[in-house]
Amino acid sequence: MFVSESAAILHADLDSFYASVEQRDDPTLRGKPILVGGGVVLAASYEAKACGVRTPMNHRQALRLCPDAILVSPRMDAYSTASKAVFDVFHDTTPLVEGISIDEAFLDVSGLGRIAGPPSIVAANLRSRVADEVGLNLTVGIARTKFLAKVASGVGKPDGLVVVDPDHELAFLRPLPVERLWGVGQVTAAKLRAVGVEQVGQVADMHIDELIECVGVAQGRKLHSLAHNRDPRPVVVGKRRSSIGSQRALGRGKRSQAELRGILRGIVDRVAHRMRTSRRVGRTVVMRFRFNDFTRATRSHTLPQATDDTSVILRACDQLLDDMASTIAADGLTLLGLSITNLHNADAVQMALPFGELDFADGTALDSALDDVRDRFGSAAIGRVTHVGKDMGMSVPMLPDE
DNA sequence: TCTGGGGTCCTAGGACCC
DNA sequence: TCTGGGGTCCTAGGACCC
Repeated sequence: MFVSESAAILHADLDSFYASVEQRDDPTLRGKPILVGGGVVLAASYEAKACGVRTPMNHRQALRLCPDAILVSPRMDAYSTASKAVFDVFHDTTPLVEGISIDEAFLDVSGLGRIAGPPSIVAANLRSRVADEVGLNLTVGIARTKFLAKVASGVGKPDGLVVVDPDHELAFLRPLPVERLWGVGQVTAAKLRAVGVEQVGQVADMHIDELIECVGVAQGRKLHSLAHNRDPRPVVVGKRRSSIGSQRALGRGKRSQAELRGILRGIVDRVAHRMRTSRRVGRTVVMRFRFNDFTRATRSHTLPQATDDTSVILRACDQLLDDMASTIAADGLTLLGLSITNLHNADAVQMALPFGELDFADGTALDSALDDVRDRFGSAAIGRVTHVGKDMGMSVPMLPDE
């Protein structure tokens, strides 16, 4: 029997998520190769993957591999509804859920032993509930660490359940190709291959200095830990994203200055709207450019105040676009993107409004600023401290505790 | 084979502050 | 006048993930 005190993390992953939702909602698509996407494959059903279709492949290439494939336009609303339903089942299983993407999450079920049984039973119940209640296949990996749980679910796909026995973790890990390590993509894999390293076990056997020399400090330390199955990261609840963005591919045709402004306007509108609906404000505006030869560039500007105001963001973007004008004229633009980072909670700033905001000069310590506020307005005036930035000073929103 | 759209994290240099 | 170490923030680029 599984020791209930030992850590148990589940990695739950929906199989070919978008494609599975389409097959669920349209019985005529079941058992057939389907491709979800517009121009590029966002998701392929297992029948299509069997022909070698991968994401992100363009449609022409995918259809060459899989001539019978059915093309389906994405229905993002349906996917986000399905995702919510699945996450409801997760939250009903344990409060310790960390969402990673629309179709993936970690669940810490360490403490559930007495209530719900060992992790393998919890996972089996989870899978059957998602199948019954949402109509989708869920693959689950179980291990003591996040990393290993994720590797396990990868091995278990599709529609599987894989438990990594705590006594055989290294035996499970060592023969795997280095690409299974989190953060190893094409570039890093090539660097490792160049020194003759192809399996996780070989990474584990490298001296850490040798590894750092090969792939860099942060990456080297991380891979060293993972290869030895050291992954202390806990399941974190309530993470908020740290940037919000949108981008648009433009194709090869030449665009006039006015056309670009129009496209930019649409992107800014979309991003600002999403910021407002998720109650966030941001300070740093980052624009992304891609040129005809597929080289890329980014330009950013940090505003004095966090905002979700379309016109403020648009002004900053216009300036950045202007700065890029000669490069765009020379190299041709194929993608325009925007993301806003340095995000803060908009509610906290809004809470400040009824009483106004106080700005403190550089170098004022938080404690003395709070003392100042107490002196002037009484201790009930202090609601929440929102933004503390060294160069900005800080703003202390005030709202009486109710 | 001409490559979408949404993100995260790391690196490295320069400005600036104490 | 020259020198320094430690730290944060901003900017640009790059690798990686789903």
